[in-house]
Amino acid sequence: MSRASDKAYARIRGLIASGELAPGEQLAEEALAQACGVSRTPVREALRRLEAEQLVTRTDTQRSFVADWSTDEIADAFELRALLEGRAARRAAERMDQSVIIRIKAANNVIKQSIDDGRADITGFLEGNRNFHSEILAAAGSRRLAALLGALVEQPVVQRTAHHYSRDALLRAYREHEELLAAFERRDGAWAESIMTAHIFRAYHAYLDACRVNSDAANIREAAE
Amino acid sequence: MSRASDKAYARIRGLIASGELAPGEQLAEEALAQACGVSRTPVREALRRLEAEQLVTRTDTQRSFVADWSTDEIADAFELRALLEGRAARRAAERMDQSVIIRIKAANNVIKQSIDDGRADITGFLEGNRNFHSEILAAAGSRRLAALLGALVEQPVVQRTAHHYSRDALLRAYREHEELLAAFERRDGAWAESIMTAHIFRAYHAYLDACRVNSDAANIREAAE
DNA sequence: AGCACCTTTATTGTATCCAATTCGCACCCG
DNA sequence: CGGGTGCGAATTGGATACAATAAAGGTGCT
Repeated sequence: MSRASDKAYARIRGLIASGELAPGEQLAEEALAQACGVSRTPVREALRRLEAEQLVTRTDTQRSFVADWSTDEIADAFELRALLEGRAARRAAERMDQSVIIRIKAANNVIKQSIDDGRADITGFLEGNRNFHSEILAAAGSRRLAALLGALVEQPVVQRTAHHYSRDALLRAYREHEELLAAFERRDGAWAESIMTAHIFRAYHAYLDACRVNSDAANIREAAE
Repeated sequence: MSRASDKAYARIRGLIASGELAPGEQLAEEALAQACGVSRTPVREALRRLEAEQLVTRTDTQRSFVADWSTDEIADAFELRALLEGRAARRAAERMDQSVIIRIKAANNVIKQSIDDGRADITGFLEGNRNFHSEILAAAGSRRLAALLGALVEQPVVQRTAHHYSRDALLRAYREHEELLAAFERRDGAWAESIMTAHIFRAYHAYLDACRVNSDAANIREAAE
């Protein structure tokens, strides 16, 4: 990541994910260039990449803004992710060998430990989760599918609410991963696909729950003022 | 398309589609800039877009080459397209209104005329086909889905062999489109999805047939020399 | 002759400059 | 008072210059 354009990409993406750049906010190239410590050229390249991922939108007059995801669009993204990750799981089940299963198991064990470690370690959970899913995607052996899913996972909106997930929701995710492993060990593509699809839909509803808790908390804070 | 980067994108894409830039060939920015009559800056932008569509690949040292699609990757692209266009058809069926159906019908009539017009008018067919599918995609009402499919359709390899499609294959496509319209009129999403999925798979095999004819012809020419 | 290393050349990455658009705002006219 | 109009400021697009990096080729050594 020594290239300036990668630096700009990572930084801008981080600012969006953390919420420092709020949805709807304008992204002026010059200002971002200064924030990233590079010139406008790599910033422009980074913006185009983010635009392709739909984290940034552009008006008809070429101005860039932080994308503002409606609830519909979030539902949409989850639906597509369920479809594509389901397909990935099916393909993976049909072609994976034992060594992949071992690595996936390891990733899931990391998740288990993160949940057990006293106060739930969300960061550890997210990392284990990311590994778990990307191992499966790699095992699916389709560059194309990987490219499509890349733009779909790690939506900043979702990442931000992850910290409000209940311990119960995390545990359920872990158990569903175990189910998936069972399907993988039997090399049962159809089974794996259906578990994965359900897994993503459940994640969607866990996200909705976390949003509800989040906005309730905001309302209480508001009322206290 | 007055912007130079769009011009560069269209031109390079055209060169790849027509085969003037052969798979595996290196794409030097300076040379492309001259060929397009613009500077390197817009060429770079165009290359990144083409790279996102996987029409261009880059080595680990940042050199760009015309992507060389293996038969596996082509099969892969069709499979994903079948999955996603199927989903698009389902969504479209569930939400389209009468005006959309009328436009889709019009597109299919263009296809019919192209087939009937004496010697099959492939260009007209392709244009009608493109309209037909993009109307459905628009009716599906998912920006996300549209973005994913955008990178999947109009693969140059496939376009190039389109001229070898048999009249029979074109006619079958037309009839399948009529079937789709029936499903749309009944607002039957599941039906529409299954027809569309099958339609894409059939298109895949029509492509394979066209390839076979093509390579046979090449073999005959070779033998004659 | 084969191989390693260094020099040269080609290619890409970044910064900066200028031109072309677009936006915001004050002003004017109805 | 509302809406258009024009001007200045801000912002983006494109070209060019320069720096960094990778490929290619040649030279000398073993």
